[in-house]
Amino acid sequence: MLSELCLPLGMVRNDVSKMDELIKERIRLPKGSALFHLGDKTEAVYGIRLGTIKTQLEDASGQVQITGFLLPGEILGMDGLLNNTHTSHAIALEDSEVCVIRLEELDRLSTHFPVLQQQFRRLMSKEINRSHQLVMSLGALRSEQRLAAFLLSLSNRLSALGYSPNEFVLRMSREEIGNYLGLTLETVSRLFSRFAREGLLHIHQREVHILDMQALRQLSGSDCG
Amino acid sequence: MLSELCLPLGMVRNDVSKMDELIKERIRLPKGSALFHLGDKTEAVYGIRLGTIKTQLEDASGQVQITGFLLPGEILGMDGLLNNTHTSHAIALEDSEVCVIRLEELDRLSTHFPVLQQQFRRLMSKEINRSHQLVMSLGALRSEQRLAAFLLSLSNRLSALGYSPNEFVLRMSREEIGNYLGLTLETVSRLFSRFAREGLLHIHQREVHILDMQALRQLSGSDCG
DNA sequence: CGATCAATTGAGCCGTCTCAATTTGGGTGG
DNA sequence: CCACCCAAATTGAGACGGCTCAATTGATCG
Repeated sequence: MLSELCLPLGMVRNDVSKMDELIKERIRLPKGSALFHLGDKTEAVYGIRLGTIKTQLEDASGQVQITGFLLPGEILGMDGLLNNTHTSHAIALEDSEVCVIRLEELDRLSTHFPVLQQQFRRLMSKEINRSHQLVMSLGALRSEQRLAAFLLSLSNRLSALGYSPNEFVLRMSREEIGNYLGLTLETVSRLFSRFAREGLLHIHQREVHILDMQALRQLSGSDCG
Repeated sequence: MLSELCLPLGMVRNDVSKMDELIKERIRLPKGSALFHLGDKTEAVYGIRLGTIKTQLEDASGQVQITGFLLPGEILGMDGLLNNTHTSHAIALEDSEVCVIRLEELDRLSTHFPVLQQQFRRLMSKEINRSHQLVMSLGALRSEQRLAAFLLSLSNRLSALGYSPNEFVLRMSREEIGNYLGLTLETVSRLFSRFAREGLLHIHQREVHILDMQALRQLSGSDCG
């Protein structure tokens, strides 16, 4: 059952039982601590069991770009499989816990259970799609649409984890949201205020209550129109 | 040797010889034709042998976002591995040719040659990193930096293929570049004109001559400073 | 209960977009 | 071969969205 949180996609019971071999190790991450840094050797990928973790790139000039806010059941570290070196930082936004999927274990087990590698391919494809969606958001949407889409994505994913889709707590600051969405923290703050003024949601600090999900969807552009 | 163009990353001779089994089929793509469309069933991924192919997302409202311009040796279609359904369109920008890597073949051979799946993981990781770089460009760079980074990326990849890093022909329109970089075609055109005025490059329609690569690098922000 | 950091809000500026006119180039048919 | 046509690219003027800088308020945590 723990495995389900770490490789949750359509696993067959039979396989899951074998999978426990794969995941022996867990790591607790206090808020603010790093799971890995840019340049670290990649010996494993990680499935989030608990908490929220951000991943961010950093270029030669120190410029930072957040590429994801990952929730329980999601995988991180796959950007490091190209050269066995992580190309991003992974930092816990709250006290978190991950399970460790060692690559050599993955390879060893994959030869016995071919379904495992197909499973893993799907997880990597999911990350590609996630990133492409972010590109779409950054490249094609205006600020209000980006924030609406961001909130809807969070809502959907939290809902899938059994939490309320309408009420949740943002684990990241305005600055982090802004960085992720290619906006300034002031713009994010103003947009929250405006959404609240227009009756789309209530927001108090990091507590969000979505009042009009349909209007958010229309705004985000995911609806036809 | 053909295989090298399709799975070019650090393959051992021994494996390559077995790989020819994997790549039996080729597809010729006239300029403007699609290799696959959003919603198509994914039964293969494709390695470009010749030409240039763009991949683009399209949302419910018809909004399009180009996520990549792929050159020979690069792989496309990996966004479809999540649900065996393509999530993007792939369209040839010039007469092109791809080799077909069938997934069932890949799975069959992977069980006999474990190195193959590691190889494939690397290719998927490369796509993740490529997309993350684009996110960084869209989220953190200003227009001139985006275009500079775009030109440098093209130059580097063409150079790796044996072409001149300083002189090349853009296979995409201003509008396509703009869409890819989150800018309008007018902004792209103005930037080219400005770069030319400042002596960074010559541009005549789609022919580019880079005159000051170092200045472009500094501009793109990939240099420290 | 201060100290500090996060968030809000305002004013003004700058970069990019929009809308429009013009030029250039390539392709086609007379 | 030239004339025409259409698509692509260039360039300009003006509007607007998001950024910058700055001040203020509101949380959180020793």
